Amino acid sequence: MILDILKKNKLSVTDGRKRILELFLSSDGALAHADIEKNTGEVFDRVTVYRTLQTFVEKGIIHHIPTTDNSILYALCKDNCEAGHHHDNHVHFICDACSKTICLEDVTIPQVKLPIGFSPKHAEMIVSGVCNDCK
Amino acid sequence: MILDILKKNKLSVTDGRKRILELFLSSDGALAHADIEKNTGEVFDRVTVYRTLQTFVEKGIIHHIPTTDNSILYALCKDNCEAGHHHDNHVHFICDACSKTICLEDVTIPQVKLPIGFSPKHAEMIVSGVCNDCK
DNA sequence: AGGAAATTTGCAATAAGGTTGCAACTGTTA
DNA sequence: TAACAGTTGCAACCTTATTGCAAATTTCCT
Repeated sequence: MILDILKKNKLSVTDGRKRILELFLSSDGALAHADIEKNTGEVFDRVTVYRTLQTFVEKGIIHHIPTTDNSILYALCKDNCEAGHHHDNHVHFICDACSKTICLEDVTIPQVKLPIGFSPKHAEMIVSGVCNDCK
Repeated sequence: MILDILKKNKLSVTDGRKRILELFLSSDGALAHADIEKNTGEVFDRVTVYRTLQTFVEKGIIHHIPTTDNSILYALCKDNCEAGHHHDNHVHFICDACSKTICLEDVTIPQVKLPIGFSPKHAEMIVSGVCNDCK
């Protein structure tokens, strides 16, 4: 599984990449950069974490999720990952209780009618509230 | 106008606050923290800018806009401002050409149907593409 | 208007977050 | 397994953000 993803994207299989991918695969939500560093920082250098995440984003293995504060969230979304390319047209949910961020893969972002002169190309949507675990 | 806003929010009227509010009022889009600092940095201390923006957010004069990178965008939205309280339920548009961020006050965020167990409380939506100036 | 109280500002120091160059090391390929 | 390409760790550095405190400004009250 992990090897498949790396190989499919023509990336060398290294301990760091395996570890970080594993982290994403075993997590049910999005991960903040800080989380990832916390979980790998004792084994890998800060710089390696930065570069690994950057590589994964470039290859389309993970993607950014917009946030209101200045933190960066990354998520690996199962279907995109399987397909090897990104759709990224699903809604993200942030739970106010457990503060996890979850990809709602089945909820697609609705189209909106923009004022005249605006042409849309991409849309992001973040809904916050209470998730099904905390309910 | 500027004084009204400050007084309505029970804030002392200081040069820094006037200047930054003026910046927002005269700008047609959202401002990044860096923009604001660039436009006031020679007159006011960095720290003052941080604290002023923080105060404005707390008072509901300006609000954050989510971004995918780790920059922070602030916007003052006219209707909210006039009303003295935030609705914040409008779509934000980022132009790929001029990279301005614009509040589309007339475009409200549509409701989406979430999976069972999720209860929504707030939603954000960012659409990117080409704006009416660049078209 | 004048002065006390409260708030705000600037400075300095510090912390946190992110980037770069380079040498050493690991993974890949034939 | 040797050679090459790609990756990592280190150190240094830069940018961005936060805190405490004294000085300055604003507000409020008479």
